[in-house]
Amino acid sequence: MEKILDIISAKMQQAFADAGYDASYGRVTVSNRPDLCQYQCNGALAAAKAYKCAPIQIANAVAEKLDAADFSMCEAVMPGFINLNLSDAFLQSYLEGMRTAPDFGVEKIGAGKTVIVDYGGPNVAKPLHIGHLRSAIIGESLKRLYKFFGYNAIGDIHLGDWGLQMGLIIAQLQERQPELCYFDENYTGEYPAEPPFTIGELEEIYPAAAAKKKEDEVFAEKAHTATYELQTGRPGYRALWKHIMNVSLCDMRKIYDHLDVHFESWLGESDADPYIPPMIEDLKARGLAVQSEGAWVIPVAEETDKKEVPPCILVKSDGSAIYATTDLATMVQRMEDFNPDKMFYITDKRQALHFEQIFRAAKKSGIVPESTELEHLGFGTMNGADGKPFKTREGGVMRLERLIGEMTDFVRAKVVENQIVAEDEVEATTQKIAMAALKYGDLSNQPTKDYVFDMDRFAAFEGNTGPYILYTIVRIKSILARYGAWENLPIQSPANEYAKDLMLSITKLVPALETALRSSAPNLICAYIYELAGAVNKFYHETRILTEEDKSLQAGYISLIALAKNVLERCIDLLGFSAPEKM
RNA sequence: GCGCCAGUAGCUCAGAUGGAUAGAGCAACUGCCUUCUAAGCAGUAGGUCGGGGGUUCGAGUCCCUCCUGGCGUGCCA
Repeated sequence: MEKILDIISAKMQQAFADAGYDASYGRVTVSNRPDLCQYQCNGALAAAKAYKCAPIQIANAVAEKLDAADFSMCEAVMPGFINLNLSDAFLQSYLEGMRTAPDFGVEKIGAGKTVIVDYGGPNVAKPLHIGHLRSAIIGESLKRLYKFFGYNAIGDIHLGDWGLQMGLIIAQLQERQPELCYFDENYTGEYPAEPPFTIGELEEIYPAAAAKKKEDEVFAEKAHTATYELQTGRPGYRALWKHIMNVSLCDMRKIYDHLDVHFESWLGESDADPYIPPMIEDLKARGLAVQSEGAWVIPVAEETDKKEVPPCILVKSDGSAIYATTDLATMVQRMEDFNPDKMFYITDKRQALHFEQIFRAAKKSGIVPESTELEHLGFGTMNGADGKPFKTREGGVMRLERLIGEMTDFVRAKVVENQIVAEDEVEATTQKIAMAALKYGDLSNQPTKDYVFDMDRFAAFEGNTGPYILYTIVRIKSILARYGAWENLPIQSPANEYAKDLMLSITKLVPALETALRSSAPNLICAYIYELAGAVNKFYHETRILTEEDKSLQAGYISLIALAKNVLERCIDLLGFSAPEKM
């Protein structure tokens, strides 16, 4: 479906041309003065300079050329704005088009294109903590948005399962249980099927090892050696690694499921391992990789750089692979498997330089062709109410499970207190509201900025919150359930000002989603549905629907709120949560 | 040192290609539930958009400079 702004802009551009001015001045925007008009064109102001005359003169001339039948109002006002209102008939037919078209008439601009969304990025053997929350939530939302626009979007969790951290765990295990067969180089039997540790033990081992590495050089050396040996295929270490993976992933899947975050692909750094040797060999052969300070690197500095860009390190001095190596090899793998049009990485913004480096290396080496876009969305830190990185009251890192648990407890108390849902529905309702509070609280902020996560504020959910959106949807659902069959009622001409405002809000859906996609900003979806929910609640407040005696008028109300509900539900699905029937 | 990002109401945040009177929510105060869920709606109050220059008919938005904070800056991820 053609967008309203495009339709009006075309008319406006024609009017500019008819009046003897360049058509390009005829761009129309949504009004920033809704009290005056719905749409506006500021082109006359810009044109005034080029044509050396008063802007109002141009505005008047253009307004005269516009076909008054298309608008309920079109006028030129000082100093040279052209203000427009849509006619009711236009609004009605446009919304009816949205109602009947698949996905509200959105143009599937991603049809036939593949995008790989790399998000999540948890490290194996480390508990998920709040640092993983943003990547999961933002990544899931953007992936869903890509799918909505028709892209073949593949979410890849990209596990951290191959770096020094694995060597640290192996080294630490060896210190504790040197008698295990995994450490015996002469062992030739089958390795046990049962892991030699529990998830609880595993989670405790890594921090202990990381701390030890800092103060114990001998241990650090052992960890580096273990990393190297794991990567070069030492059987005992590979067997141990599999145990670590199994135990850790089992736990990890539970939490991502709970968050309603789903990955199409559960590959990790280790899966790129087979691609590393040929890639390095090729890069060396072509002279792209050079030796520097004992390591093999790809220089990626460019003359236009304002800062010093260090080379991309391919092989460390000790011969093992590093982050950049596996990331590049993963690109090789993805090009082979999917030949994607885009690879999109969602990580902490502190990794910005790393991605700049590997993107340059990938393009320079031809690992990724020019036609494949590479984008890194670096999100900001989640801070506590004190403005510093979020911690537990005890000062430790907050585990994701605990964060979700605390939010859920808070919401459950509210649900029980309100007594609107039956006892056996309390839990399911609580889960939905808690997810909405958590995700909307995060996604309503610009992803690139740091933000303050204030549990009390999010859980209070008054005002601009996820639960407010859910509540709005639930109110509509309640009416629709009492009304009966509503699915095929056509949209009618706006019955009052509140209906008209609501209709105007609905027309802004597709532009809002397109901007969100283009700028990788789910917060724009939040801003949109907050406005839409406000319009719904005003309409709801001012209009008695179920008691309306004029059945035809009532049917119009119903079809309008039903469309609003469908839009809202579709949007929250893009944000990664859903609404209950009651709350 | 150099680089990147940020600074908007007491607090948390919006402000697309420069446009008309800088917007919400929370907190404060005031109204509205015998009528579709008050997790709602309506209203009051709260601002030299970090400071200072500049470009422009017009700057929160663009340029310069300074201040403050965060982050990054070759073998962690």
